Amino acid sequence: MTNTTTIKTIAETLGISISTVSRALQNNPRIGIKTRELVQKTAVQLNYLPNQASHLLRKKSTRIIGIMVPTLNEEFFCQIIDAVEEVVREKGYYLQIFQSKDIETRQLEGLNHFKYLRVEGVLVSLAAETSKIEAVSDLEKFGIPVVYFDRVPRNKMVHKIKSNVDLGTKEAIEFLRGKGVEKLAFINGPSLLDTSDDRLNGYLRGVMTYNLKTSPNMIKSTDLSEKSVADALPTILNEKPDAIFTFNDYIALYAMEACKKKGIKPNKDVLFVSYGNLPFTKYMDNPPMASVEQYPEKIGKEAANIMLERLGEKDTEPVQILVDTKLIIH
Amino acid sequence: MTNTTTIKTIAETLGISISTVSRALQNNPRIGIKTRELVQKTAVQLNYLPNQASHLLRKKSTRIIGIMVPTLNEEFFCQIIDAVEEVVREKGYYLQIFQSKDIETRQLEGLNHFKYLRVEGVLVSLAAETSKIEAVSDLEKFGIPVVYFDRVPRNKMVHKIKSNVDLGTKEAIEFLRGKGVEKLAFINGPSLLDTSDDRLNGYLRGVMTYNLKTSPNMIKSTDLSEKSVADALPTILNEKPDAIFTFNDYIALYAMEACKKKGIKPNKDVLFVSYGNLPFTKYMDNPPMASVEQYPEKIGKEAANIMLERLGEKDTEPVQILVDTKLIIH
DNA sequence: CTGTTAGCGCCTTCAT
DNA sequence: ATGAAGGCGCTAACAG
Repeated sequence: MTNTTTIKTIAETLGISISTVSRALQNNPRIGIKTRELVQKTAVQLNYLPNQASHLLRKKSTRIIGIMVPTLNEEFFCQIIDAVEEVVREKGYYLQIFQSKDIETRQLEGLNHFKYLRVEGVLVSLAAETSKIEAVSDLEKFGIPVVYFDRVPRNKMVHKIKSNVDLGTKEAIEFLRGKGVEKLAFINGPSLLDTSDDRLNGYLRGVMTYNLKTSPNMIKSTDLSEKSVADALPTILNEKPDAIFTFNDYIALYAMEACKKKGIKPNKDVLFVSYGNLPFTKYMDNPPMASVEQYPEKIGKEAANIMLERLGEKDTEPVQILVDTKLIIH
Repeated sequence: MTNTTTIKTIAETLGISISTVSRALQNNPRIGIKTRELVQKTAVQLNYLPNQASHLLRKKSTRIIGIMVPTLNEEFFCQIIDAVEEVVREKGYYLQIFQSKDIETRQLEGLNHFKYLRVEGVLVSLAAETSKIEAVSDLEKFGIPVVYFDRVPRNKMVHKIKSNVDLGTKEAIEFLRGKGVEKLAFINGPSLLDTSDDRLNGYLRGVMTYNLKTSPNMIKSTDLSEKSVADALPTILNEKPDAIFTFNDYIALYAMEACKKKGIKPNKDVLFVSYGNLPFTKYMDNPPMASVEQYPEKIGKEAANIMLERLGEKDTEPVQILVDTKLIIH
């Protein structure tokens, strides 16, 4: 480090004590206005940079919140990050972003880094692969509050925010029914995800309510990759469904692509409906016919607010917040 | 903070000195294997967490690299981040990500935060709004090496990596010519951006080389927003161009959308070609006809390598690296 | 093999 | 209004 200006440097060049410098830098009124200004001017001249390490060592607060997302390559998570940042920056917090890439070891590494950095709280959307949720909840043992969002753990009394997909799912199935759909397939995400459960349950409920036809071969789990979707598709198409409901827009696009390759026209031979309503689908000529909007900004905002609350108070009761969804027809 | 275990706590509960604990924790061979294991076991039991502040105060190295991007909502930058992370994590560095949202004050705030965090280096893709590049280059005064990527400053002897769009641009224009295009319009990014210059120069060169028709009304700058594109379009369309070349895929999509609203069929009445070749265009039925691939992973990798190099040596000569581009026909 | 000691840069009583 | 001194948690000589 070329720069080694400390308050001591300033004190020496000015021939005053370091405590005076320290106070002057903090605009402490007990310091004469002249010395105060002199000190501050000198600080700038010498490229003085407060040392967060020593500062932290005394004051304990880093004002950093860690946020763990599966990936930055999905607009959904970027929008959540934006919303969270918006809320916390007002309170003077910064975000440390980490992507798990859905790999448990990476997630763990990130959490350790968060601990080491002494982040004051952690927002987590679990890696699809997560087997031991304890690795995450352990943060609480270190006094670091954890708030889960979107990919939240099942059956756990923790603070979590996720979509209430029920309404959107219902609307989606009604929409399809209106289009004359009788046989409805479903391509889901990994069965480890709580959000996969929610979607599947809604799907099954809708199928029963409206007496739609389905079969085990029409319900497939995937790991969200394009390949796993392409692999699952033939079995589904064999059953000749009228429509396919998918875990998210990406899955729908993958499936639609695979259909095209087989000479099957998406949204004509087979209708598509999905979750997510990603912004770029707006610019597509043939996007999924409709998509369940999850309002990521709202999820991010809620998550951030709960985190700020937890940062303030000691023991807040675990809250589970559900953000309503709505079908958007394209 | 619930957790207040320090090496001192461990030392006291074990009745040994803190330096023994410190060494044991570092796997120092000078400590007996038995005490070493005992210490480590106790550390886990007490939820000991090394304090990075005090550690940093002594060791000086944070192993954090700051990366400033305009936005996370563009896949292009996410891909660069991924590549950078890939390279630096191997050397034990972590990334502190910050988005400027193309706002200069936010960019400045982020840089200050980087400084305060004592990041060891900063990778920057400038905010479109940037007027005073000094605010960025000043980091060097603090001994923090800066490497620019993609949105790099003009006329500056600094370390920078950007696309060499010339080849791709040439190919794009040849492609359009092959389609019978004679009149070619151009929707550019903000004129402050170096990358806008490059594109414009390539366009003008191509227009001259192949004797295409253009006019001032067919060349428009935008601030990359959908609105500014929509605003620029009528003037351009008035000139009845055969094709429109755009700064990036987003701009093309915005323009195509605006065309549709006017009853003009994109890629039929007016052809579109752009830069970026964003992954999701693959799933569109009617994307820009072709797009200049910029290989963001390569840009990220190069940027990361230069940063690592600068982190190692003292004074490296400013290097300007150009990453080749290539037209991808959709 | 283990303990003692002196800081890293800063803030903060307690004096003056 | 200013200075002196102690300590935050940890590491690294320097002693045993």
